[in-house]
Amino acid sequence: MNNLIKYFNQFNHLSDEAVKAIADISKPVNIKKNQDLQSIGHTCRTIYFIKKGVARIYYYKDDIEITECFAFENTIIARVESLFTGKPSRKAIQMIEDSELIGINSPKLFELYDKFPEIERLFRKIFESAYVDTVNRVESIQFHSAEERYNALLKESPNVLQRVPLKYIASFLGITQVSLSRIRGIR
Amino acid sequence: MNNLIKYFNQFNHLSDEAVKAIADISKPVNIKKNQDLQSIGHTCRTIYFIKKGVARIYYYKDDIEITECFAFENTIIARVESLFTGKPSRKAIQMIEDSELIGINSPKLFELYDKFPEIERLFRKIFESAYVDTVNRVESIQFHSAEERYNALLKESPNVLQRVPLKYIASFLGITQVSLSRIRGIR
DNA sequence: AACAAAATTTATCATAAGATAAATAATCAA
DNA sequence: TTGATTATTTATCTTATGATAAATTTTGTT
Repeated sequence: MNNLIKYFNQFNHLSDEAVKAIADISKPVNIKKNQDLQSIGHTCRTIYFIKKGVARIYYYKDDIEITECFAFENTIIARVESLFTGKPSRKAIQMIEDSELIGINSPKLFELYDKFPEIERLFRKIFESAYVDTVNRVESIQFHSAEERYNALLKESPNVLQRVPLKYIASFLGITQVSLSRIRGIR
Repeated sequence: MNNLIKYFNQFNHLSDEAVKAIADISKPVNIKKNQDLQSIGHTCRTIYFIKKGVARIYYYKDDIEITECFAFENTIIARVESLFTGKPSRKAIQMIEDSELIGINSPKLFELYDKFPEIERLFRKIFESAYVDTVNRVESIQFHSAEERYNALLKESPNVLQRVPLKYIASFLGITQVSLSRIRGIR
């Protein structure tokens, strides 16, 4: 739980009791490379913290698989459009490497919000931050070329190429694998 | 304040004291058509509820003005990437029509969170919902054609064409005004 | 109403990315 | 290690959208 607490403290310091309460509704999850952590059609009831490994969220658009995002060590991942609405998700979470995670039961977490306003505040801040990232992502997709987005991704996650197949990177960037290959070929 | 309270109640019911506390840090704002409500370079310290009128958030990319989003009556609008980070915003909010708003002082609002967990919860839910909308927007921009996005906008906001100039709609859709005109011309 | 300014459309040409197919390279499993 | 599978690149042709310019329509102001 150590890194998880460190992660939490970046957003909001928690009392020992609050940490204990979260620990009580959390459990370790280990997943093999290329396995789905959560599947399409399933309602998100777990927020995962990645201790080790790389995750991606993906879905299908017209039978084509699209990668929505990646998540690396020491961050959390969840399909928020299901987590916050309670609706089944059209998306899945897959681990790209053998991974170790901590799963936090979200219905129980949301119950803790009543007793621990500091926990509610923590997750408010975590998701506000993720919201800001997503607002910035809209701008990036809409007004930067595929090549600019590729270079920005490399800058932001220099090891993404070592850890993530190009076909996933391509759809994350909003282009086909062939186009990505072309962009990469230029230099 | 009536419609504002109705809006709040969609997310979280507030006690009378909480409503009063918010009222105490709110004030009416009237803005003429085409005037900026908040300007570029200014840190967002107000969350606005739109009683009457249409707002848009815009910014410049390479000297070209880009509309990030629109907001209509009975919703709130704020430049969240500044509101949540405290950094000056590269974006502005402009009212497209003569408008009446309620401005809620956000530093004071955030102070209320300590005394009124119900207010913190309210805004947590409001922004969680906005976050989900933005996640869906990413998908829409990335994997639907400009024409699909135009039709989706018309479906979602049927009166947008009556109230918003096409040049703003074009950059919101991520295309030039000329391209939008071409798309519209097809039918 | 009449003019000026702004918004929208139309036209032409250029370009980034898509679709498809095929070649090559890398990875995995027996 | 070898063959099979999967990932990546290369090539060709097509298409949606961009850039620019000009025409037309709408809006705003005196």
